[in-house]
Amino acid sequence: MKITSIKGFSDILPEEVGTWQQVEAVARRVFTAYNFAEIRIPIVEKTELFSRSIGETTDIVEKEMYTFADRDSRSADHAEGTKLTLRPEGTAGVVRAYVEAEMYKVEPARKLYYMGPMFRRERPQKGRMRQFHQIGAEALGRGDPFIDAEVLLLLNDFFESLGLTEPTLQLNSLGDAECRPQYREKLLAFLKAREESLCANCRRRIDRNPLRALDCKESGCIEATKDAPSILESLCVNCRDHFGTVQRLLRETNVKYTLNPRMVRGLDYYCRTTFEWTTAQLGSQSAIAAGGRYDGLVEQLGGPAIPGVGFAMGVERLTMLLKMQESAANTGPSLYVVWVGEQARDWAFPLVHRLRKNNLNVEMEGEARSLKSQMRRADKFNAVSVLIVGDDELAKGKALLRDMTSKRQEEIGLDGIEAELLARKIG
RNA sequence: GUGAGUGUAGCUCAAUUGGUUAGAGCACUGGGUUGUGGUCCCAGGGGUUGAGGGUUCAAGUCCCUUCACUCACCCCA
Repeated sequence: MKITSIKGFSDILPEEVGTWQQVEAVARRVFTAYNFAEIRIPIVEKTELFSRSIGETTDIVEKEMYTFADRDSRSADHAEGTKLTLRPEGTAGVVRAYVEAEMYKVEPARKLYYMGPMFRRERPQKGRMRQFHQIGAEALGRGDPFIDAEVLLLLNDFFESLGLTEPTLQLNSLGDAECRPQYREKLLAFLKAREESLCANCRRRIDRNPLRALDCKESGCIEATKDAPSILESLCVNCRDHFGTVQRLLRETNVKYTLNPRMVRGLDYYCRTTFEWTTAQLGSQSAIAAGGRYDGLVEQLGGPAIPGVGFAMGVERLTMLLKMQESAANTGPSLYVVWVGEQARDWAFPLVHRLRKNNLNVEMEGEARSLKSQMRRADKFNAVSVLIVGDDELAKGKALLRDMTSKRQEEIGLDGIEAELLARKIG
């Protein structure tokens, strides 16, 4: 019985790793330009961190977390200890680290980014894995609308740098502690008046999180909430000013967006500006980046009252988009050394080693193959050039160097061949 | 968690109402007058038909069970 990987956990095979590295490299470059610094945090945290920050009634906390009991180190009988969870998202951990290291004491304003695996126990489908990867950023310590716009511009630059022009930005404001409760009451009253036409799911959570009903895809709920009060019309003065500035900055920098007052984020900690980049090309898992402002979160996790705004991107979804528009130009070895006869083989092996030590991508066969066979393989592996060495060449003191694209081939002296090959900067 | 669909060679797929030794293309390996790639020609290797059970003279094909994968709902990055 062969052992397989577990459901929803997949290998990223060498053929696709190039795309991943491209995404990561562009992300690092753009983050650095915006003065974000990388932070690396644990993959496992205490369960309480997530239940407190993400929200007890969210699907993530209610049924999607990988949670287990650690062993109690103080007792010898392996009694159950602290409950731990594989992180389902990155923001909670970053904020925890920010508070734990007391970063705010030196300077509250910190811009951080992270990348790595996250875990949610959902039914896998296209663009949705149980282990998936996010690249995210958090700007802590700033409540001004300019940082909201900065984060949105960063994302916009990132997509442009990757050559992704199709994804579109949806924008909303959820209000703050002053105006959201009022809106909530207004919406709740509206929903209660037509509760019987809502789906079971929405009725269940109408008191805990009435905003979700706006987001529901059930036709009954869509119909019932058609004339529901809009959050954007219920914002308090401060929130309206804040959101107005964010939009002005986007217009002035030519970032296209559409307002979506029904967009509700899945995590409880969001307030004010929220946003989501979606694509039509990935089926039903269409969000490739999403985030927003979370002004109460730092305090909620035991820190001082410090605002924050951030986002996360789904790397699997990004790489899927890239692969759809790319004709992968995979480059093979710079030099493929073809040998005929054992003498030539033993001469070539140390040469290959010395070239590799000089960072040249070089390949050669170990087993005897015909010249034709080796040439076929050099072609298959996409070698840029081929060095042919046989007993004849050894006797003459000259090898053949063939350029695989121009098909030109020339003799090259064996004396000082290593320096000669390196000087030519093959590949 | 719910629903639908699909499992035959590394990949994409064939195989008559159940009927000989399960085929093809691509890929792979070798060869095409002694040592030159992509095109072409020839040959070869590769399968417990996802797994287990049942019906039958006979199962890739019918029935049951099970597993895996896929997509959608849900949820979300």
